Amino acid sequence: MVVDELTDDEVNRIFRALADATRRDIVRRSLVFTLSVSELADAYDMSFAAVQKHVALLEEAGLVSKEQRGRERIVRADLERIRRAQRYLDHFEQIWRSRTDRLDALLAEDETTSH
Amino acid sequence: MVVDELTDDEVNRIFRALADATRRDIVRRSLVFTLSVSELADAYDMSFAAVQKHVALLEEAGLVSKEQRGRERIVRADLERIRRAQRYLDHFEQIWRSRTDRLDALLAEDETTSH
DNA sequence: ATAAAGTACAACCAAATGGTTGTAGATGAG
DNA sequence: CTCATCTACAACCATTTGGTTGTACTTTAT
Repeated sequence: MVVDELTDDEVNRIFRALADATRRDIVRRSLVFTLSVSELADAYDMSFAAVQKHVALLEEAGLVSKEQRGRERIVRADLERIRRAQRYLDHFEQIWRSRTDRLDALLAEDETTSH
Repeated sequence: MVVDELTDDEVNRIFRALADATRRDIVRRSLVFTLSVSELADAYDMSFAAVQKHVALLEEAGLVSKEQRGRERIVRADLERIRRAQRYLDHFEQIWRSRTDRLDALLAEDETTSH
């Protein structure tokens, strides 16, 4: 059984990490290519340290992991974490459905009680 | 035809807005109930103005809209916007798939060329 | 053995966040 | 009309964010 519960804090970090275009691009690139932090950094018009910080944020959110290979750190995106975020959003859909279901039940009840 | 394109800035705002537990709770509540800003504010241990700001952020993200009713503003969650965010995340899945598809194609090519 | 490459990390800064209080404008109730 | 309610908005403050530069450590290359 897979425990599919994310704490509020984890959800915060995931969405926070996704709320930046550079970080989303880093995720995309590392989904497709095998890239080190400095190779990633080359793609953006900002300092290495800035990109490093973005990767760190993604890592704290669990959207990315780093693997040492020689003197490089290879960044790997974790697609499963993205799927989790997606499934988390299902939650809202379910809440909405259960609300309308209850309304439906209420209406149905009205009908039965009214005749 | 529905143009389903979100700008980087819109995506930023949507995920930023979702990256806070209070705001996610506001979305949940306003999905289920018909609530004014002050009714929402009663649910949280913070000032009215603070909740007002959260609602404003959600509104800027398009996750919520306000409708005037007398002196109250009724907050309504927009489920469609949440679905959009979900579909946006599909994007990553597709990128990953197309990457492995390309790898598969490469491997298939290798097989045909190797015998 | 050096030098260069890749990374980590600290210190710093401007801007944005998440909260507060206070004031003022609409609107509904008595 | 007057008062209470609901909201808007500004000013303020502490913390976080997103960037910078600089220094130091590890690993590879010459």
